[in-house]
Parts: sequence; structure tokens; C-alpha cells
Amino acid sequence: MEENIFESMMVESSLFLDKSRLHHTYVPEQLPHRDKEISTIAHNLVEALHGQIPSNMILYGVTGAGKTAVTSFVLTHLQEKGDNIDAKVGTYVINCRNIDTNYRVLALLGNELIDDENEKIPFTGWPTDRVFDVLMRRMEDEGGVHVVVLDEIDYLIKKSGDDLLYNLTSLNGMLRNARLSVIGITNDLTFTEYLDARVKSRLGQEDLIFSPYTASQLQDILNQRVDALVPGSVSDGVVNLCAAMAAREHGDARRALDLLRASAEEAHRVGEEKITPHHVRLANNRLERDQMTLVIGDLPLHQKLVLFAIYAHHRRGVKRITTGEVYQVYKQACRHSNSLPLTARRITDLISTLDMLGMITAQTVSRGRYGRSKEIVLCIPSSIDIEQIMAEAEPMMQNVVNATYSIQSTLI
DNA sequence: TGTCCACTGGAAGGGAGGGCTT
DNA sequence: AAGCCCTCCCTTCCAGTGGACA
Repeated sequence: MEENIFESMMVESSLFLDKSRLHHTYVPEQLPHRDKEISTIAHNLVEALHGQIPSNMILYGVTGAGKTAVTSFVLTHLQEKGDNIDAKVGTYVINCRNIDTNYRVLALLGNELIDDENEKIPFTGWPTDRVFDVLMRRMEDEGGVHVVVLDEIDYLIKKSGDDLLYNLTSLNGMLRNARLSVIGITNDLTFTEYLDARVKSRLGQEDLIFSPYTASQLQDILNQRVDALVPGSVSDGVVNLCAAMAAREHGDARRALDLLRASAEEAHRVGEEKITPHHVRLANNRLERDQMTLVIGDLPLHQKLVLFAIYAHHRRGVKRITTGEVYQVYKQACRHSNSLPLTARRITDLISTLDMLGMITAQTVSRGRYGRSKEIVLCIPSSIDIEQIMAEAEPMMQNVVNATYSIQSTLI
């Protein structure tokens, strides 16, 4: 029998001893430079162990500032302690970027509280009120204190409003046997603007701001994890460079860890046993490219067409593009892809989405007599071949690209 | 100073697709 | 099967807007 293709790869030595330690979801035994934050949250949650209601909290801070890690860390300890002293504590972490409707959050919480598959709340079909009632009843049956963490809570609020928070934060008034505490996590300092005054005061009983890590703090974090790699495989300057690059990206610890991991992969790929700053730079480029490629490829067709329209202007040297200009080229592109164009109103939303994804920046500007519009600037690095990625993900896009440029070249 | 441009972005609602209840 | 409910994607309608220009 022929050798299995994975055989040689399995025995081939890698630079990793434990790759998972370099993943940003890994919660280590120590979280450097977050003592103050850990202590603040713990001081609040310790109330739960006394059978009291901890305050609701909002945690603010940029991506990779350790909000989620600190919270998971504290919750793990809380749960452990609760089990030890036989105090009933339930902890739930929900990422609202994925679970972004009131119904889904309630259903998920309700289902966490029950093991019987037959009693599970369906993912759709019930009136939301009913899901809420079931959740309340299950909490009451369970008793104790429930700590609900809503990570990236701004996504939920912007999409579904603050009804859920209103209901959750008023639940304590209805519960006799159980207590509930809500912790919201967000990187949007202004998100409370979207909240009703009552919700705002009830949720923001205690605010905590996580400042971004500095380069030297990031170094400490990386040094703590570097034992996930083969001893001696990291040459001088690698950790510092990863930290410096991530510090430039608003002190993002997630980025720093990703960089170190990807650098090891780059070194391993070319069969080298030592990771050098050169590998870090390669890794940095690859991370950027991979991330963009994935996002662009996954865009729905019309979103791709809008991005293409922006790119077509950009390629012609137009650096600040208005919504109207995008719409004109977009309509052409629709013709070439045999699809009906969406309305201009919808395109405004699609442009905002691209802005949110970081592919463009769209600023509303007034050009006086020439009206008000968005000024759109493409942010995708030129090293990324947008057209190729789109064509690979959606073969029809190749026609659009070809047709658009053949028209443009005849115009010139 | 008022007009008017080219939009922006909120609100309401339609309809297709998923699913539940009776 | 009929009647609901929730979500997603989209349309229609429209009030609002900042500033160049007459």
C-alpha cells in the first residue's frame, strides 16, 4: 500500500510544542498587566458567592485589549470557587457578533439551562415573549446567580435595539429564587448612545475601561507564551518585532500572538529551525492577505459588485469616489453579470457595510452646490488582487471584470 | 441670504424562507 | 393545513442636511 500523504507531515518536526497556547482564545494561568481589571471585576462578582446580586457592568476597550480574556479568566475562577463552596453560579458568554438577535440570545441562554434535547427551544418559530418566559422559569428552577456576558454587545444593540437589555436588566425584579447579572463588552465607547436612559443607568452601574497594551506589555505577554515553541527556535528581536507591530495596530494582543504563531509557521514552511524577523514580516503580510481574501471571497454577489465598482474607479486613479459614481459603475457591472441592480438606497447600506469591514473608508461630506454624498477611499492594500479573489469565489465576476475594462479601454 | 444639489439614513413594510402550534 | 412567529434582504417614501453658488 502506498504511504499515506499525511505520514511524512506527521513525523516532520514542527517548531510548536503546544500551538494552542499561541491562540488568542487560550486563557493562561496569568494575565500580565491586567491585575487592576481582574480585581475590579472579581470584587464585583464576589457578591454572587454571597448570594447577592453583582452590579451590571460595561467593559470598554479596543480589540485585543484583553477584555474577553480577563472576563473568561475571572468567570473560570468564580465558577471554581462556587463549586467549592456549593454556591450556585451559572456563567454564560455570548458573542453578539454571531448571536445578534434578541430571540437567539434568549434561546441560547434558555438552552444552556437545560440538558434534555426534547426541551430545547427551537432556533425559530416561537414568539420571543414565550422564549423569555421559559428562560425566566428555568432560571428560577435552577436558582443561584447567573452571570451573562454579552461580548461585542454593540452589534446586538445596533441591530436589534435595547429591548433585550431592558428585559434582562429588569428580570431581577421578577425573580424570587435566582439572580441575574449582565456584563456587556464592547470596543465602541459611544455605544450607550443607542440605549434608552433606563437601560443605560441599569446596565452601566459599573464601567471599566481597558487601555490598549503598550509594546513592552505585549512583549511580556509574548514572552509568557513563547514556551509554546521549541526552545532556542526564536531568535533575538522576534518577540520585540511582533510586539512593536501589534502595538502599532492599537496594542492588539490578539494580533501579537497571531504574528508569533504565523512567524513560526513561515519559518517551518521553508524548513528553517530558527524564527527570524524576516519571518515575522512575511507572516505580517500573509495575515493581512489571508484575512482580506477570506472576507472578499465571502461577500454576497451585490456586495462584490459594489466593491468592484469602487475598485474600478480607484484603478483609474480616482481616489475619492462618491456614492453616485459607484452606483453608475455598479449598474453597468450588474448588466455584465446578468443581475438586476438593487436600489440606490440599498447601495448606501452596502457601502456602509464595506466601511465597517475595513475595506473602504466612507466619510459623509458636503460639496455644497454639488450636494451631499459619501467620499469613499479604498483601503485594501495594492498587494491584494481583488479581481482575482472575486473571480475565484464567483466565476461570473470574471465576465464583469473583462467587460468593464474592455469598455473603459475603448473609451480611452 | 436663500436656494438647491445629491445624497443620507430612518421608518415602514413586503415577501420569501425557516419553523412552530393547533 | 392554516395560522402564527422570526429573520433576512430588499424596496419605497421621505425628511433632513452642509455648504457652494447666485
